[in-house]
Amino acid sequence: MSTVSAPENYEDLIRLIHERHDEMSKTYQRIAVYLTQNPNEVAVHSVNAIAARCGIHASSFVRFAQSLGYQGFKELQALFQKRLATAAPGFEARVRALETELKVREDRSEAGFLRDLVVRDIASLQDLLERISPAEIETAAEMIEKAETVFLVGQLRSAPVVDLLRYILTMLGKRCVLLDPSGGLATHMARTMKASDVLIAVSFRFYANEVVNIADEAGAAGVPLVAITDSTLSPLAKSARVLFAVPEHDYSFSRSLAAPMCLAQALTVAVAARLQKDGNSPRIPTVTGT
Amino acid sequence: MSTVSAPENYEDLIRLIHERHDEMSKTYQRIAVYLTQNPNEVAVHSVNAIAARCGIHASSFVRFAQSLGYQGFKELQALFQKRLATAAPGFEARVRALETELKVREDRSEAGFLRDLVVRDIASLQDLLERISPAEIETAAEMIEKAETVFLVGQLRSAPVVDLLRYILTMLGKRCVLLDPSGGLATHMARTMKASDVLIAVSFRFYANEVVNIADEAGAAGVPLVAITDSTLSPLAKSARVLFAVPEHDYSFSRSLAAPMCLAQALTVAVAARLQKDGNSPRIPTVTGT
DNA sequence: GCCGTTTTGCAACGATTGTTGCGAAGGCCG
DNA sequence: CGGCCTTCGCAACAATCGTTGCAAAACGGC
Repeated sequence: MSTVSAPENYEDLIRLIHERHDEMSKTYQRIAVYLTQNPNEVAVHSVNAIAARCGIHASSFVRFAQSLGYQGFKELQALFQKRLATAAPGFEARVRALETELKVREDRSEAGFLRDLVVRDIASLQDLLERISPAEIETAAEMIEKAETVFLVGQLRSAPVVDLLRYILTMLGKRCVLLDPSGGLATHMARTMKASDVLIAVSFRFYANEVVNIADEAGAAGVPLVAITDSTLSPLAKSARVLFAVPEHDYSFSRSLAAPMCLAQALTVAVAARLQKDGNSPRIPTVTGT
Repeated sequence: MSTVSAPENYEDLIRLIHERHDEMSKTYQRIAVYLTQNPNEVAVHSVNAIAARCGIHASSFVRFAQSLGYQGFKELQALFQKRLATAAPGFEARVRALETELKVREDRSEAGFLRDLVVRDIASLQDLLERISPAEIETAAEMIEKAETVFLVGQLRSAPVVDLLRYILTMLGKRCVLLDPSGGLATHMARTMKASDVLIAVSFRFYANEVVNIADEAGAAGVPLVAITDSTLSPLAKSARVLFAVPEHDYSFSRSLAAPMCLAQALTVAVAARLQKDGNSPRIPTVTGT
């Protein structure tokens, strides 16, 4: 390691970390990511605390700092601390804004849509928490766990939700079949469902015909149905064994998917817990992203 | 000193210090002034360092804290640290704050995973708000608006995000091509991209090879790239014209998609606003769900 | 599949930090 | 002016923290 380096300010340090990132070892890369992503935590806590939080030994942090030209981790940490103390002029104001609990501000047009969307999504999530009972999740999870095959339907705006469900459930070792409209076979594939399977249908206004039909047929055929929709008055309601009515909040032209996505994850976590408890699944409990 | 006090958050502490200020001894008053006027320094440095800077012995600081009901100075300092951690990019502390804020009952096992997931998602969203600047969104939106065709890549866990993007952008009248791995043609289709198009790549650890390769090739071929990923250290970073680094936070085996999904929506809203302003799109501005 | 290299975790060391007992300095009232 | 009480600094203690040497493990090349 060329000891000529050792940046003396935060920005240069971050830049150096980015440069060297690719040629670092796996653990060092994780450290690099943590440092860049949690600069405040780094400034405030001790090496041991930080290391424990990433599941890496403290000594690796020290060596990481040394490989960058510092004498120890303390020296590197000092840069993070100086950054906080010397933070931009807007910083103190932001702190105070948060302290006074003022989440929504006036910068409507300037700060742009993002703030509005975030606020909306948060509201959706809080709403979700109040409307969904753990018992329902447990019931649905049990159905999914016991199912031979999990069938999934959801079109257009609901597609991302079923996509996520399919991904995680598959990783958990459940057999999943996506009733994809693009092949044109969805309805016919749906007719192959049996009572020992389970159907998860996701649909919001205006409820896609195909999804509603599949749900109805499933109900008639005795296939258990878990429905994620927007109202207890939804056309999915009558056939559903478990019905999740998640709140819907519009913003300009699109609706929030935060609540249904979160609910979907909650479902998968519940299923995973059951699988693990029953020792049914020898699969890795850690699903990795992409 | 009534030991019934000992505030548990920064604001209450400052309030208490102000209340007691007048009846304090001279040195304690100087301490009080320093603490309230240099909260950042207090959070970062050691007692000795702080004490030295005011010309007061460290033990006085300890006793000061004890007179307020704490066991030692460390305990008081922790409040200053939490304040910094919750003020700026800092996820962990925010989760802790939210957990107590969202009136967490004992129902750990009962209320189940849902509450934890909601808390995590909300924290992710708040984090998102602080990390993404409106300017970046505008830049990306402009790229998307001007693009002849929008190409989309994202696999596994990222698939829901690109799914959503494809859906809304298509509804807005943009021509979208999804580089879907299931056909096996993704890489080859990617080679048909031109500089007048735009590529939106979504990928998180561990970055799928195919996505990274496509992004790299696009960068080399001069195709503008908008990347949604988890770190500025991501392999997508070097080719990206706009890079959205949204934080990633684990919960048991799955990571939150709340932030990327919200960001995706924000992007589409920004694009929609541009299309409408320029009168480029005669399409209905109201996308309906399903 | 083996061996040399790198990488990583563990344990012990030294250094630093936070805390406390004690005594001196300073202020207040008699 | 003197005695008592509060207040403060010093120095020693215990705990924690950062660092490093060493050995095991993982990795890569042959």
